[in-house]
Amino acid sequence: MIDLRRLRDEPGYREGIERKRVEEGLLDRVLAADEAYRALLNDAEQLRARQNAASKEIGKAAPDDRPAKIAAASALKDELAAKEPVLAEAEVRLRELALQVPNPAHESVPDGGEDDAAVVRTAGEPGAAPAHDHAMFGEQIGFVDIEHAAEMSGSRFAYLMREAVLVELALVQWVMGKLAAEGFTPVVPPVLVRERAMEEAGFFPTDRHQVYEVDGGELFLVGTSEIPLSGLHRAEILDEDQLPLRYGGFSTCFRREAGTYGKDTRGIFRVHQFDKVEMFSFAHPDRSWEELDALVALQESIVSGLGLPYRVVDIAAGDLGAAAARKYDIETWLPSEGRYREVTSCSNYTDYSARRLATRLRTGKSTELVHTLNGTACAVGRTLVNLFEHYQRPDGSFAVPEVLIPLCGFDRVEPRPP
RNA sequence: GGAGGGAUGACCGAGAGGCCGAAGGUGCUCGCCUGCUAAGCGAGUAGGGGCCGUUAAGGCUCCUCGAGGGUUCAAAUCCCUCUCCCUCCGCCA
Repeated sequence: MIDLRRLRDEPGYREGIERKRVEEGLLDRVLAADEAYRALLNDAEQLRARQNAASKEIGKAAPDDRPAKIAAASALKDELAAKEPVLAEAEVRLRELALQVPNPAHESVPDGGEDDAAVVRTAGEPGAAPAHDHAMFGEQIGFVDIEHAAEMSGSRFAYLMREAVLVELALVQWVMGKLAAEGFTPVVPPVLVRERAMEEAGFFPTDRHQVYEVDGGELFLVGTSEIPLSGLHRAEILDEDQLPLRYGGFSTCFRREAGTYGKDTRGIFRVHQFDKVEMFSFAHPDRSWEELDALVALQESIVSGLGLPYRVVDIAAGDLGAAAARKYDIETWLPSEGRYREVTSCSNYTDYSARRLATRLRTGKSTELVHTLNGTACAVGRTLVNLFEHYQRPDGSFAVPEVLIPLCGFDRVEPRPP
């Protein structure tokens, strides 16, 4: 949810929204609805003030005066009753329109859409394609079974098996350890949430079609632990000096992947269910851009710790989505495809989602909305895809990344006989 | 799944139709005082919206006592629905 006051007062705020390519005329309709609502609000409030005053007098009045005063208050009540539905309607209309407005892009974000992300930096050497792509390798060595998963659950599901499971556990533990060292509180959150949680986190109504519904629509499977993590300080006022409050959530994530038919059909690159360690930070509004840099730095240390060549890209305004004011993706070099593919994402939502969550901080004698940020620490599926390609050996074996060896307890996995 | 009890400000806790956005306490902030500490004394201390005001200090006003509806001139207080928490019984990884 955006700040309506800033929309009408600050030209720069409006420009940031327009750079996200919003529907023509939407902002003007929002402003008109806002103005209409405020006019009606003032009207109704004045009347309500008179009615309140009239009521109060009745309590103090002598018994003889009461009937007349009650009649007067009654009349005001009727008048108010006529105006209230109109006001309520205007409020609903304003809200519906306002919810469609995205968070303004930060001024330094590049213009454009999907293809206009700016490469911020590149690290590591892109290598040549391995003997097998991740999907074939995963199957051959017995780490991934897609065939039986398809029978059980349909396409885009997988059994992760054998040593790959231990590698996942090692990965998660290694990443969690890194986060804990940076002050993140480890969390295993609920993955089933109510509709309200989806709305407040900003996923509904826009992304509803991407989400699995459970229990007759009472509960929804989260596509990322960002959702339950964001609610950890719902309707709270935090102390300035406890920020940033950082959480590292580990959970399974569920995504319908609607509209991706035929895309990334190999292996476990894009599946309906995967595990992920997610970072979430409640930051001081004056320091959220530093926090974004800190989260990205952590992501880089994870990717580079695994020895993966990568680059950091600054997502263009038109591709940011509704909530992010700025977003960096880390893309790793996927040799079989000969290109960089997204493994992590990191966004500053500024106050956009905090406004709906009502998560604030105390600043002196008043309060302010916090800024929320979130970023992938480790999407296990995609990370394994990368490891399958970069750590397969010509003899068909798999070498465990250095940092994971102590946590796995083995350093290589032999190929399986055909 | 069955039977009860409850939800009030940062926290504890009163309040049972008008004088209640809310007693009292704890905590916190500021000031005073005792050579330090503890104690003591005084003052302050909910959030959100709108309007006025120099984007100030401040003022006016509306809303909020778990959420949403209702009754009433008037609701923290009465009625209905929902959510959550607790106790007991059953079941259970």
